[in-house]
Amino acid sequence: MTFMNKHEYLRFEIKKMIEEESLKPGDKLPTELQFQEKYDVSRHTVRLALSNLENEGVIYKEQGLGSFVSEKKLKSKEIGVITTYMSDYIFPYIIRGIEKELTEQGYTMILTSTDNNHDLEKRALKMMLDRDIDGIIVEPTKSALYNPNIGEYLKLKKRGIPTVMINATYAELDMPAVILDDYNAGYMATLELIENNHTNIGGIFKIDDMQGKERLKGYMNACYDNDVEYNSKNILVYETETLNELMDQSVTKLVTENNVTGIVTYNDKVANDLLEIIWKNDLKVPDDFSIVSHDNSYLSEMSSTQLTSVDHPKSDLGKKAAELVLTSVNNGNEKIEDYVFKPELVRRTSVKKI
Amino acid sequence: MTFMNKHEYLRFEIKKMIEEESLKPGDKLPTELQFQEKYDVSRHTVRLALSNLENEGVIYKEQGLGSFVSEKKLKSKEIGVITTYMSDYIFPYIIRGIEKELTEQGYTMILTSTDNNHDLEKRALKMMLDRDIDGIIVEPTKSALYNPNIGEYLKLKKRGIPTVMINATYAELDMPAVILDDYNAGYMATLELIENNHTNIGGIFKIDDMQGKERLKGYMNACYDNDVEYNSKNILVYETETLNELMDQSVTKLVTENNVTGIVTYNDKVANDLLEIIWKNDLKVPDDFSIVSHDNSYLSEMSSTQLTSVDHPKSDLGKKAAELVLTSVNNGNEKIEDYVFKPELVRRTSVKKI
DNA sequence: ATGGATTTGTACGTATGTATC
DNA sequence: TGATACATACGTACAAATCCA
Repeated sequence: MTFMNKHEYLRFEIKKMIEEESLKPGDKLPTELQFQEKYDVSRHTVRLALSNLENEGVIYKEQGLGSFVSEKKLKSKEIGVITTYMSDYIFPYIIRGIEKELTEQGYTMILTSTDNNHDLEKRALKMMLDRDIDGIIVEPTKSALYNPNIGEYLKLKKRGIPTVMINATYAELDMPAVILDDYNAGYMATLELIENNHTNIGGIFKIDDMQGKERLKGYMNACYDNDVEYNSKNILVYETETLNELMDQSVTKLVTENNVTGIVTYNDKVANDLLEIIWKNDLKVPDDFSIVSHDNSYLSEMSSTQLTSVDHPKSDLGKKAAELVLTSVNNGNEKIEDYVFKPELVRRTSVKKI
Repeated sequence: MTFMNKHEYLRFEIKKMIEEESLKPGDKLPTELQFQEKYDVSRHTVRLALSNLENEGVIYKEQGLGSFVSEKKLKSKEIGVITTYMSDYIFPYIIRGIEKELTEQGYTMILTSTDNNHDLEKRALKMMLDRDIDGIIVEPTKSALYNPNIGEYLKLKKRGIPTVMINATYAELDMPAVILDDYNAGYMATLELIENNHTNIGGIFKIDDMQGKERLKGYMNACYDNDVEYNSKNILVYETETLNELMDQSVTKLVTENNVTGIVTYNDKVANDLLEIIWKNDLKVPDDFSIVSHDNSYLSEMSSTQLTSVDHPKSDLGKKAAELVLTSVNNGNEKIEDYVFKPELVRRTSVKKI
């Protein structure tokens, strides 16, 4: 333990004793002199360690009596939740999954969202750091891009606040995550078209988050593994801010000029936009185009063409994330392991065998 | 000042300087050496005084730079939000409206929902009372029924916590509310059918919340005012738990046996269920039935028959509720006035003139 | 009720390490 | 690189609170 100061080491040792319950609330700690002798440090050092523990609320001291372990301070018991969106699409279900689990375990949820905007993400993270939250669940904003808020995330880590990412992680941060296996989701979606004899397959993917990048990677590998050529002209990518213009221009072109018969979309929202454009050009699904989408949201059942879509665990994902955070909170901020949901394809009527 | 320790005296002096604003947030304090010389104490004493101030949060220190007066961090305040549902229908939009306004004004949102269940509502209210929330926005659970949690609501009132109800209020409680004028919404919906020459008009209403009761009242008065007979056989009512069985049985009967040509529904969800049943009986909208619904949710545009529906302010309602709570919080918990949104009809293709 | 032992609190001195500019 | 400022850590002495014989 050479990397630790003497007083930090001592503080660490004492905390360990308390956590391992060889010292229980109300118990008297060894005297300063005893610590001095046992750890071969000066009284000053012992006092510094104890004083820090007192400030943390772990112990209290009484002159003439000694130092004692504090009663377990009631935790404020709040978990922060930061998502990109709150009211749209599958997000309400994810949030509800989180909230239900938190409430059942007696925690409260502080919820805020970032609109997938880095400035708002910074504000959200600062807000969470200002409060003394016990844990946090974050859906990264634009997870595939460089994140200017790394500093705030590192502060969370430094403070030892149990953190779980959902849907994606930042490559440059080593944070536990609860995610869907998006690579295999994209692979599976593409394979569905290939197995229905489609050989000219387009794709529309979002590429400022990891989900989109992974799904795209799955798409590419599925093509490669099955000797389906992929033409870069048929792959359209967009970012949060450029979806609309992509839809207006490139997608119409993809539908009318290229010779694709199947299209894999990033999610059901894009798939529905795609449907509109296909219909506007007097074409039909699945007669003229087969579509496989992602997320299996309510949108996949809404339109007259019901979308074949790779399922997203939604509220189960939220529940799992909440479980992991709470386990860590309850067990002395122990390390959290990643959890990966396996993708499953839900077949509907948007794919035709050719 | 003989009654004070040296370090306490020094701490007192520094605090006084900050309170008198000769030292402002962000300002650099004199160095330890300067304090030592000015107050003729040892460095240890200076450090003790500063260390205590740091623990109080009054100052912070940076190695190599100096000590500084902290920014006044008023811990961001929290507003509790209790809704019946969280992930479905128009609720995400209401919640998002609330959250956006709260965040913009630097507040945090504690969110929980009741599933329209009194026990969960009690738990939610207790949770909010346990925390020291600064204000609360509540959507009443089963607002038309007697509420067993009146006690908790009265505690909120007694503590002077600014409270705003949304969507409905409890008759037995005098609480400010932000609502839609549901009576006129129901009236307006019914009038739309009457003006399209429908004379045999059915209705499906939820009656365990005030919205439903008011909309039903509007329906009745619209009929009365326009000399349209209303036949109690054509009015179907349900509660949270009985919707499904109502749909299975009575609604099929309403559609197939009675001679109604138009139907007013409590909301778009029921309207969509109704559409399913109509189609299952090989009937069509608006050819065989005209429907006017409430809430103008995404559901009213989703199905092939686009629903004429009375608009619900959704996120605007949430925003308004948040504004009112925050105004009260910021102005010493001053009394909050009700706010009533006027209903507006959004015409689509589910009504036919006969 | 008192004095001595124990334990923490206050206060001083000194030296060296480390971060910042 | 040196100067400055806080951090760590050793030492000593005495004060104040508590407990118990």
